[in-house]
Amino acid sequence: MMRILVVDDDRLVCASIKTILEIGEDITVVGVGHNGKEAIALYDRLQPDILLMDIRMAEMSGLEAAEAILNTHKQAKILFLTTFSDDEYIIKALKLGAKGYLIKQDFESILPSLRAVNIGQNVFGDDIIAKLPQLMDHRGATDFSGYNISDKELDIIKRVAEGLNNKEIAHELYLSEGTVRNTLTIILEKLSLRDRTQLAIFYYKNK
Amino acid sequence: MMRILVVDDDRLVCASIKTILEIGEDITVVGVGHNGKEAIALYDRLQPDILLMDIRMAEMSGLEAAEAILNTHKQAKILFLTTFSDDEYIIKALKLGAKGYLIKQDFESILPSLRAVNIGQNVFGDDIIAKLPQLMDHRGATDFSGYNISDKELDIIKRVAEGLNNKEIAHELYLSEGTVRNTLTIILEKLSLRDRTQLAIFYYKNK
DNA sequence: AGGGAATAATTACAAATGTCACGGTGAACT
DNA sequence: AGTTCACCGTGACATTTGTAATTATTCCCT
Repeated sequence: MMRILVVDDDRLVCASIKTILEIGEDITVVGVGHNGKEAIALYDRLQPDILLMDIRMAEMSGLEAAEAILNTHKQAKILFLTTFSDDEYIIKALKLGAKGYLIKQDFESILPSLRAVNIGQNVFGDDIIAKLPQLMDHRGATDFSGYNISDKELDIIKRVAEGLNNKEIAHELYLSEGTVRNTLTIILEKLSLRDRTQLAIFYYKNK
Repeated sequence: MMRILVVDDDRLVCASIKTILEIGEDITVVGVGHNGKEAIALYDRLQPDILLMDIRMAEMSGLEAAEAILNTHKQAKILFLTTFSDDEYIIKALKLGAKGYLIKQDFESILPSLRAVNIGQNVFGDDIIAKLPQLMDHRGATDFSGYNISDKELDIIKRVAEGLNNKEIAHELYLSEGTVRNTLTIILEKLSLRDRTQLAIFYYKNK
């Protein structure tokens, strides 16, 4: 028996989803919540197999709640429900470790998707798959947190990653070439790399 | 009733999959093939709801077959079966428009995944989702067509893109360091680049 | 057998790169 | 004022890198 927790702002949506879900005899909706905080509390208490949750909610968003829950329950299976596919949230949801992304209106797909998720798969709509390449491309700046990289150092890193040599970088940043070289040495030390080529590679791999 | 076409090199695998599938009363295996060519022919003739196909096959690979089929039947739902998740193929499969990627050994997940795909979802295992960001980075091997790059040159390019220096590359390829340098000069000339760092960047940007 | 053509090595040289130790700011703190 | 500290620059050095000219080797060709 699959135990599902449903969380959505809109009580009407909760009700209709509950109805749809319980068409499957192997499914029980063990709880219903209406914002992120409730989601966290209910998840802790009920330990459902799957959490079906809206992304946009007052009080606390689905993303925040998901993050909190996955912090405690690393294996949690969380499926997001949304009225439309919202680019910005999708990548975050994926990074967080969500198991999928469903469109509320698409009633038919909810049940089969849940079953697929239940046995360990991830489920995404066509629209999202189509957008994936762009989304991944669009990925934010390289993450240097944890390496203690200063702003100036970052300026240099970016230019190394553009293929500039030290003279060009010095000129662009109004520094002497020597300073650029020294700073680069510091950067390589901080990132445990050997040369500018490895730095450029690091830059493109970490995003 | 879902009509499935199964294509796999290994007859034993075909048989066991067929058995598993027909546990679901709403599923029929309408045909079985053993290589890419058969897949194309059978698909044309049977017009199944879903094509479940191995990626690696003698004669003609699953990828080639999928490409051909999707050319004619743009809406075709194709699911790849594989014994392990093979990075190189995954991105190609995604680009092609495959609906998912299943692990053969994971019997349980096959049936629910099929149903999810049938109603229009895409299904992927956890391992693949985890790798997605890198895969997108990595999408396809860098395209050097039009630049007239030889195999040996490509070997060197790949290693430059891994951050190796000339000595290391020479050692890995059983060449002298001088030869590596000379070849690198040729490569840079061909690609109109200035140094190895720009080459590494080029490598990661063009894919 | 002799004449390319392709591939690998060697050599030499100039330029870029990475590393270090050191000196000179100037701002901030007490 | 004195001190610390972060920042920029310089000079010197070893290494790596990129380029070019030249030679050796092999294979192919007719």
